[in-house]
Amino acid sequence: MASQSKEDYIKVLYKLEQENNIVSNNAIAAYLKMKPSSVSDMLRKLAKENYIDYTKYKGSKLTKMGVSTALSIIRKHRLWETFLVKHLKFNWDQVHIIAEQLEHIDSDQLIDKLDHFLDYPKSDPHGDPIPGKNGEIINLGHIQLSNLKTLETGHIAAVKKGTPSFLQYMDKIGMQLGTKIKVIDKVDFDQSLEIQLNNNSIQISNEVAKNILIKI
Amino acid sequence: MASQSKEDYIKVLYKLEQENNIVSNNAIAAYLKMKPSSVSDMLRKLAKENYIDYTKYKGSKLTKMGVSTALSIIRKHRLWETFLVKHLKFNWDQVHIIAEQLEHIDSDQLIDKLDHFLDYPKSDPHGDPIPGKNGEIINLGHIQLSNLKTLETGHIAAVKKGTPSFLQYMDKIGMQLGTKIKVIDKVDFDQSLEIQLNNNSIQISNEVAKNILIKI
DNA sequence: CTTAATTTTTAGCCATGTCTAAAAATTTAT
DNA sequence: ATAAATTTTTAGACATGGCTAAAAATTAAG
Repeated sequence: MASQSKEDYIKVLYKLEQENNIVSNNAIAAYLKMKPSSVSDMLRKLAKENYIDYTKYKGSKLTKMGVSTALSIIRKHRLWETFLVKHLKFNWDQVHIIAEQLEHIDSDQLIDKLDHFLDYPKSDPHGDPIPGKNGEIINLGHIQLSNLKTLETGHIAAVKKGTPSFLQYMDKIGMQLGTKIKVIDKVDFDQSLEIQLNNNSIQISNEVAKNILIKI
Repeated sequence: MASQSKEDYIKVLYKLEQENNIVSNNAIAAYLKMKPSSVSDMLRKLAKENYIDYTKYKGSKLTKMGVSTALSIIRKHRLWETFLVKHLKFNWDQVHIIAEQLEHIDSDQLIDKLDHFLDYPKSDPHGDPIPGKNGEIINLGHIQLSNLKTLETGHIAAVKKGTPSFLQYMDKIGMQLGTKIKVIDKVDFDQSLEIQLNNNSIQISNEVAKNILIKI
């Protein structure tokens, strides 16, 4: 088992690889709020333990083993978030920090039983898919709300970056997972949208629309 | 918040104080499987942070703050054990190790909500009392089975030292929390007992009888 | 294509929490 | 009451995972 600290790096590596096949030390440092020198040190260790392929001055990329480690951490994180919201009645904007601690608990049996208890959920409270035991990850076919055409409808399926403040904003304007949305108009000038939800018509910025994922 | 390591020391201090008002470094070292020198170092730190009163060469004792820290860790440990057995369907001999990890998760809100979810349990799967939010601990009036008189009856209420192997032994002979027991005979020679449970009569050693706590 | 800016690495320091080996204090036994 | 045994402390080492400051490599700009 990798240390808590190493698990944090592996998780960030996975996240940043989604956007940028090869990940720079600087990006990791910024994300983890650490100094690049610390990142440099740690990457050398992760490379030695075969979690990443690392070329000095070039960047790093998770190995097969690194990816499967990352997926197992993400699986734990999302299962715990599901437990916290569904059973302990946390709001969806409160669970991330707690799940960041719980995800490091080391017991396969615990996760198996938690998964069973939760009845094998496929996605977490923010709509993100929960990787399976063997790392299988289901593509849920989500598209950004900003990509819907005028008059198209869909349902809110997930949130791209579920920061507490964004989730609180969603609560305020009445957006939940599952809420039906229709695009009434798209404003050319700033790409903001007029949408219909819960029988109201509201305006949202393009910024917001890009962060909401829709299932048609 | 104290580090994980410090929390482990505080927990052991609390445990050993039950038997021995003032706790020797050696006892701690033996319990934690560490060297006395390491214990010595750590106790100096705990004393500086006011968790213990520590007199060199004499031993240590938790301060008020130390006791309340210990009780909060024990509370978390026992609530998690309850969750693991009641909801995740772990057997009672499997939960200790996992709870030792979970007890270090730091979130008061999490514990409040877990407590609520579990419906405010008063004791854990081994019959040990669960300290309240403010450290109140209920005396459940348990006595050792070995102290029952011949022909007295009672119900199994708790296990004194719930090691996995002892709990497995109890499972094997059909002892659970709540099981009714009648003392049929006490053998003078070795203080072993003949007891009736589940309509069988069986023999148990004094060693075993001392480890089972009864509610009359 | 050479200089400037940026990124990455190295070198050396620090805190935490463990260890071994040896010294010091305390307790037990004769 | 002294010697022997035991317990505790100290001193110094090491691994982990951070940091700062400065050097080296890479990338961007003129």
